[in-house]
Amino acid sequence: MARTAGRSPEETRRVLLGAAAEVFRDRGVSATLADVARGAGVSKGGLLYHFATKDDLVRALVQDMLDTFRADVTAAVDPDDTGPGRLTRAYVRVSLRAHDADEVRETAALIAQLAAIPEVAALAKSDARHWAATLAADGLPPTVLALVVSAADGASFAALWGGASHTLPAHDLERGLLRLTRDRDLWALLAPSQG
Amino acid sequence: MARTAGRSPEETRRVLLGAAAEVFRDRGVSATLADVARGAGVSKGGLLYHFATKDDLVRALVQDMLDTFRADVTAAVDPDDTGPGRLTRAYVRVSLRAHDADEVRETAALIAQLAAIPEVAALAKSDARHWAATLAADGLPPTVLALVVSAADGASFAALWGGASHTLPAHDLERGLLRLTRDRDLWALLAPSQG
DNA sequence: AAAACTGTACCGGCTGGACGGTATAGTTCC
DNA sequence: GGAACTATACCGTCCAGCCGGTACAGTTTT
Repeated sequence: MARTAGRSPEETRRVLLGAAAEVFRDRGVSATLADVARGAGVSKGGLLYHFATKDDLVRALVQDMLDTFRADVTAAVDPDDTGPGRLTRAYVRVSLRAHDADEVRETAALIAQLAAIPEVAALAKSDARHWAATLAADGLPPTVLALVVSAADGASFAALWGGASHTLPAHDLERGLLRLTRDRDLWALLAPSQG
Repeated sequence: MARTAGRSPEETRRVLLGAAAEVFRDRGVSATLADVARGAGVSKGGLLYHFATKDDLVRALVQDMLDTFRADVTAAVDPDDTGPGRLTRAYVRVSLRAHDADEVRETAALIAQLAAIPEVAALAKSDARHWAATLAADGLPPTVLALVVSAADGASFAALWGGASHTLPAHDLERGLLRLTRDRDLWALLAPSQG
């Protein structure tokens, strides 16, 4: 009974975060520390060794999810894609791909649940601001950008309560959004100056 | 100590739901029944007379919000608008108008928080399915519909953590979305058969 | 018409259990 | 030897739900 067979502290931390994500997603944030610990195959004491407080755990979890999403998007940027909107396209791809993979769905559900915790809300808000600034520099017209990003966000969130809320396959929606980021005829038709 | 001066039970129920919405929005679902009761100017016992259980209260609240949103959309349908997409346009208007008015924002925050409660998730899911079916019969091409509705949902949700996540004013986004529901040139450019 | 009764709408104190956190003693790996 | 745990016991707090009452509005009885 000690350091669980050859697992590094860093690994344990990650296992704990993973278990927290799963347990909180399934049973809500009100789930017990004991539950999380059990889910990770770690004792409650062990959990509290790594995260001194439940708030600590929650904060770390949210930060980790935010970071993971950002890293995913950065990694999803197509190196051959040099036109305006390349980051936005990566954002769309990750959002809708993850939507299928139940990945950002967890993030969404959790962040939403946790938005009530002021400190967590602050984290998310600062992250959102950062995204807004980054995406604004991506070369798309503001209307197009807002439309595409809102739709990507909305599609991710739909999974939260709808499952398959709209009957259109995510893949088709993704194609439509990507086309919106590329087709300048569409941009023109959406420009505010238009009728 | 009796029936609070001239207030009907129905009124009390509504006051309680209103207080629950406010308190849960501000302090999360983990807020106390006593807090909700205090917010409504009712004793905890009185609250529990109307809603036998905290889950009961939550369920009733979510259902009420869902119903309210649906009623708002129905009421927002423009009688002079007879073209395809008229319901979708009402949906967009309510979503983004409420987004300004912090109205659907509450709904979103709450439903999101409550999505972890299976029974509530079921309510929301069934509601989402109903919306999908209703909107599908609105006469818009599937891709356009999915894009517009996703964007409207996403914009509502953005308020959850971002506040003003994208710098575009909601009004401009609304105009873009409404144009998308009307302009057949845009439909053509977004049609799946296209490049 | 007044007394007796009944049901509804509430009040507010209480409690039992759950949960976060602490403490401590022991164990195993680096 | 110290970091990284396990296991267990315990404490204090907080809160949902229960319960015994109370006040009023009707309804029925006399």
